[in-house]
Amino acid sequence: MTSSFEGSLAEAEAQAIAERNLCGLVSALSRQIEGHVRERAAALDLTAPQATALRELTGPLTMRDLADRMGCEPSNATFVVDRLEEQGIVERRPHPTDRRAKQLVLTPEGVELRARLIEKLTEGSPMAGLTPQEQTTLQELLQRALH
Amino acid sequence: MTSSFEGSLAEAEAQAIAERNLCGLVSALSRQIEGHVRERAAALDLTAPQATALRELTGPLTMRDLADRMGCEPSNATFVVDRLEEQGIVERRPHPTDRRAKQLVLTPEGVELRARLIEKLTEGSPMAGLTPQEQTTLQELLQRALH
DNA sequence: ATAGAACTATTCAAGCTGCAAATATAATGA
DNA sequence: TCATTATATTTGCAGCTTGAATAGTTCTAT
Repeated sequence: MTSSFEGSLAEAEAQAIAERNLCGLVSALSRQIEGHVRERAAALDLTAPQATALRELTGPLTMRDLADRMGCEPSNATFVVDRLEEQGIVERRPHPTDRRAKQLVLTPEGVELRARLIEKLTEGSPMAGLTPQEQTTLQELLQRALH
Repeated sequence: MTSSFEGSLAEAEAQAIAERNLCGLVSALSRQIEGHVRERAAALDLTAPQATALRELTGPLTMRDLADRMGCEPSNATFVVDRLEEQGIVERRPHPTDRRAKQLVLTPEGVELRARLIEKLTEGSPMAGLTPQEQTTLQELLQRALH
């Protein structure tokens, strides 16, 4: 015999398992995406975080802007930009109106490297298995799940 | 005037942006999930990876099994289990049939801590904003996107 | 039986990440 | 104005992660 307490407990447990499956899938897919970036970036002698930063460097950005786009802490952006700057890919300039901030600008080498990176990242996407319709659905669901 | 080189570059850029939206959403959601785990685990003096490992330690596992479940390299599992063992949460025992392998077993403290962890992780899930129907759809899409 | 291939776990080096503290600058309000 | 508060960046620290190298063990095909 099953009490209503046990019934709802089993229900909650099943719900928890479903939840974990879903979170686990998101994490697994995220790892797969990062693996894809890592692989493509390695061909250009970049690490995955460096490639992510370079990808986001469309126009002049502050460190904070870059951190926001990368989804990481500003201190982390400092670390990654240090490496990119050592490689002559990006330059830290004083911000024209805010003396606290830096303005990140790609060097000519950086512009050229970024073009090659975008090309590499575009070919053979991790989402290739989904139709455009499915991609749209997935995008909507993910956006709703995000806060 | 626009050269064909610049034209295809802009095309690749547009394609990359669409891709990034989807991949970026997956990554952002994954970070949100990890943040949720980190927050709940901190209340039990555990880091997020330690909590993930403890969550997966249902029955006796080998290091390899745990690494697979955590979605990380075995060397990483070694690192995390070292910490859990130092805290008296898990024990490494010789595997009964394979002398290469270790058998991970929770201590009584580990069993108790794991129960509290599961409880904390279950309440207030990151996926709360989605209906069960939507969760099912999302799960199917994620599984299709994985490999 | 045994040599070679494959597997398990570990160590190490290098790099990534978040958090807290410190510094410098900007914005706000009495 | 001037004190307070908020923001931008950096530094130090502790912990995480991967990939290569290593040692011991098991498997497999002779």
